[in-house]
Amino acid sequence: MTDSQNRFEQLITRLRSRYRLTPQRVELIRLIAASEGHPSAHRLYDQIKVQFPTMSLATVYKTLDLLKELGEVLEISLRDDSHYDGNKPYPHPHLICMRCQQITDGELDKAVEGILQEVETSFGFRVLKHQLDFYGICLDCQNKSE
Amino acid sequence: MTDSQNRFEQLITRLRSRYRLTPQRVELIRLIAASEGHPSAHRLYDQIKVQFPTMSLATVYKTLDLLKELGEVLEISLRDDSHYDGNKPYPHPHLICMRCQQITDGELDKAVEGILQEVETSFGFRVLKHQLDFYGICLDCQNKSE
DNA sequence: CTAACTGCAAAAACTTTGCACTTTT
DNA sequence: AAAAGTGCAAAGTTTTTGCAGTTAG
Repeated sequence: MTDSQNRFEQLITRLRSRYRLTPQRVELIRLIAASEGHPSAHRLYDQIKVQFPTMSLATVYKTLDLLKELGEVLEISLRDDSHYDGNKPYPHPHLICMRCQQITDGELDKAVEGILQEVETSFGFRVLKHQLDFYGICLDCQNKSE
Repeated sequence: MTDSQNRFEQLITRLRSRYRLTPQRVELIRLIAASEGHPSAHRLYDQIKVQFPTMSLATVYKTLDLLKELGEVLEISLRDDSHYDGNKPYPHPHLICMRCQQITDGELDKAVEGILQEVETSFGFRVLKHQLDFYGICLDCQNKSE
């Protein structure tokens, strides 16, 4: 069983007890568990419409709100819109390619831990969450432009 | 002469040659040079309206766009709106208090330098800019709630 | 004087809300 | 059957755009 299938089952299980599993909801969960990237609400909407042509953006937002409240989805607020991560629903750095727009995770646990520590000790600031975004050109796009 | 006056003079000097110094523009520059915090477009608008009741939000945005293009203002895109820093117009970390909403600068040059280095070497990602936001409770608010 | 800027109104884009209808359980 | 969810339309926000009128240099 793939990671994405595992995550899907996990999310379904966690919702089942308290919330209704409508087909639209299940499909959104499937997509966000399967997504490697970090889709926007509109992207999810477009994808769900393939199977459920009546799907509305409002429902996408409502479902994402639910998943956010449950702590199962991380919202990444960017300048123009938000993107969502259903696999790592806790703050972590993102590398955002300004050419291909792809958003990838930055695995920088040690460095992030260190900087969080420093914010707490140097400023006495109690950090509850963070958003660390690095904008630039990803390796693929660098190679393509050669 | 205070820092804020210096910055004001600096901005005025840099604009003078190529752009027109309208009273509205001068007042926005004065405010953004004087501001300790990181005002939003709407906050600047409200402040400028005290002296220039006809000021429009459109003009605020146009002037901020100009200053951004010139590299004299840093835009900090948050979930609900953008805030602007006219004193340190280059990327740097921000501590955002979730109680009093104040945004302060995080002086973390060493740590930021290190993490940028790691993004470049570990992922081959060429960083062009970044936005590092830490959300939590500032020292003042922690003390108040005791 | 004229190129640049202002300010109004309209529009664009994202997100939220209200409510009647439908569906899950 | 009842509670919960969907989907439409309307509205709320922030930001952008177009254009006629005004003004700095």
